[in-house]
Amino acid sequence: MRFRDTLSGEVKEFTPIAEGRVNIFVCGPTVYDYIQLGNARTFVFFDMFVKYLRAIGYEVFYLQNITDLDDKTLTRAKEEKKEWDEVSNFYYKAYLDDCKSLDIDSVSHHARATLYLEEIKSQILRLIKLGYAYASSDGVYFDTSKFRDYGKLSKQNLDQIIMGARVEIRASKKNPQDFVLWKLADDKPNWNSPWGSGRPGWHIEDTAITEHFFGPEYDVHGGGTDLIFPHHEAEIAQMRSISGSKFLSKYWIHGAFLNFKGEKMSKSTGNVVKVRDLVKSSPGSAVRYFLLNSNYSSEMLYTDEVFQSSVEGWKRLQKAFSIANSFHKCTEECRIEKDSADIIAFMDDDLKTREIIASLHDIASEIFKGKVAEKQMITYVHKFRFANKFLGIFSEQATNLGQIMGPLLQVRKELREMGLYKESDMIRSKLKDAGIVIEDKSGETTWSIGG
RNA sequence: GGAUAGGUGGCAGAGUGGUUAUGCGCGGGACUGCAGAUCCCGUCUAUUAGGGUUCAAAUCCCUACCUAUCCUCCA
Repeated sequence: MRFRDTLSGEVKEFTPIAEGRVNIFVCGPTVYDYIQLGNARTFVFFDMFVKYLRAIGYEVFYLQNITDLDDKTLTRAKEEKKEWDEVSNFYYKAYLDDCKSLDIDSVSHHARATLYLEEIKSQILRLIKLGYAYASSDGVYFDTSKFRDYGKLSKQNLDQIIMGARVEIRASKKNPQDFVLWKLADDKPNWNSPWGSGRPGWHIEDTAITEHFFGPEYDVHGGGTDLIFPHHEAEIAQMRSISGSKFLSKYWIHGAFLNFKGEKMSKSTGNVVKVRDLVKSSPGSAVRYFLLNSNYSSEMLYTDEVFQSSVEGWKRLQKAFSIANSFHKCTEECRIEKDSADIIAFMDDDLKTREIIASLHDIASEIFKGKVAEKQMITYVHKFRFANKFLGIFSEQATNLGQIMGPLLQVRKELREMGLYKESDMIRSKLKDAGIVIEDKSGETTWSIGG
C-alpha cells in the first residue's frame, strides 16, 4: 500500500515499524464547541483508513487526543458561566455523539490532555535538562534554534517565517518562533510545576500522550493540513529532541480542507455547517459518502447544492446495494476479499476512495439494467460489502428487514390487484415515514432503505 | 514576502502520454392506477492562456495569469 506522506512530500510505500501492527495517532478536537463538517472530513477519513487497515489484516491501535483545556475553553466557560471542565465534558460527549452519528467508531482510545499532566511535566523537564527548552518570565519555551530540522515537515525556512511578520514577538522568547511548553498562570485551572503554577502549552500534550502509549516512535500521525505548521512541527521538535531518534512518526498523513464557497470552513468566518445539524436532515452514511467521494489530499467544496446532488448519488448507490443485498445474503465473510481485488488495488494506490465509489456506480448501473446473472450478482454483493467495511456508506439493516418486507409487499400486491389503491398507498406512505422506500415496477415491487 | 496544493464539460470531481471516468443537473422517449425509481437517446471540439518536447499531451517542460490553504487558535 502506498499513500502521500507529508514529510517526504511523496507517495510512499507503507511499511510499519513492526510487521502486521500499526500505531496511529490523530489529533482530535479542542472540545469547546460542536464539531463542524470540516472536522468531520478528517475524522471520517482516518476512521475509513483505520478500518481498511484492519480489513486487510493489520492490528491497529488508533489513538486520539482530546484537547480539553485551551484558552477557548476558558473563554467559553466565562460566556456560559460554567466551570471549564463542565464545558469540556459537555462538548467531549457531544463530539462522541457526533462521531457515532457518522459511524466513526474505530478509535481505540481517546486520551484527554489534562489526564496527562505528569507526562507533560516530565517531557518539559527532560527538554530543559537537555538544553532544548528554557524557563522565561512567563513560562517555559522550546528553543527552536536548537533543533535543526525545525521547519522540515512544512518545508518552511526559518528566516522566511520571520519575514512573514505575523509571528508573535515577545520579549520573553529567545527567538520569535519559539513556542510555549508551559504557561505560567495564577488563575484556575492551574497545576504546580517546578517552574511555577500554570497550564501546559498546546503542542506538548500530544507528544506526552503518544510517548505514554507508543514510546518515542510510531507509524502514522494524522490530522488536517492546518496542523502541519506549527503544531506537528513542534511535536517533532519536542519528541526527537528528547529521544534523539530520527523520526517521531514514520509516516505523516494530512487531510485537505473542506472549503465553503472558496474559503475554509471555520468558526471565525461563521460559515460552518455543524455535523449535528446536517445529520438531522441526511443519514450519516450519506454524509460519509459525500466526504469520502473525494481525494483526501485534495480540497473539496461544500455548498448546500453540491451536498444535495451528492445525496442524490448516494441514494442511487444505496438502492443498488439494497437490491443486491436482498438478492443474495452474505452474512459471513464469504469471498468478499477475493472478489474485491479491484477495490483493494484502488485503496493500495493512495487510498482512492473516489475511484471505488465510481466503480460501485458502474456496478449499480449493471444492477439496474436487470440483466445480472446470479453468479455475477454474488460477486457484486461481495464487493459492496467489502467496500462498506471501511467506507461505511451503506445502511446494512436491509438483511433483517427482508423477512417482514416480503410478506408485507405480497399483501400490498393483492390490494393493488383488487384496485384498493387507497390502502396500498397508505402502506407505501407509512413505510416511507419509517425510512423505507418502495417502488412499483412492472410486475414487481422493490424496497430500499433511505430516500 | 515565503511555503504547499491546484486551475478539467451547466455543477462537483477523477484520470500522469494514446481508450466512455463517475455522480448530479438539463432535453426527449419508454414503463406506470398514482407517486417514485429505473431504462434508452441526447447534452455542441470539457481539459486557464501562450510556447515547447513527442508519431501522440488534460497528462512532461517553460512562461504568464488566476485560486485555495499555511506562515496566528484552527481538522
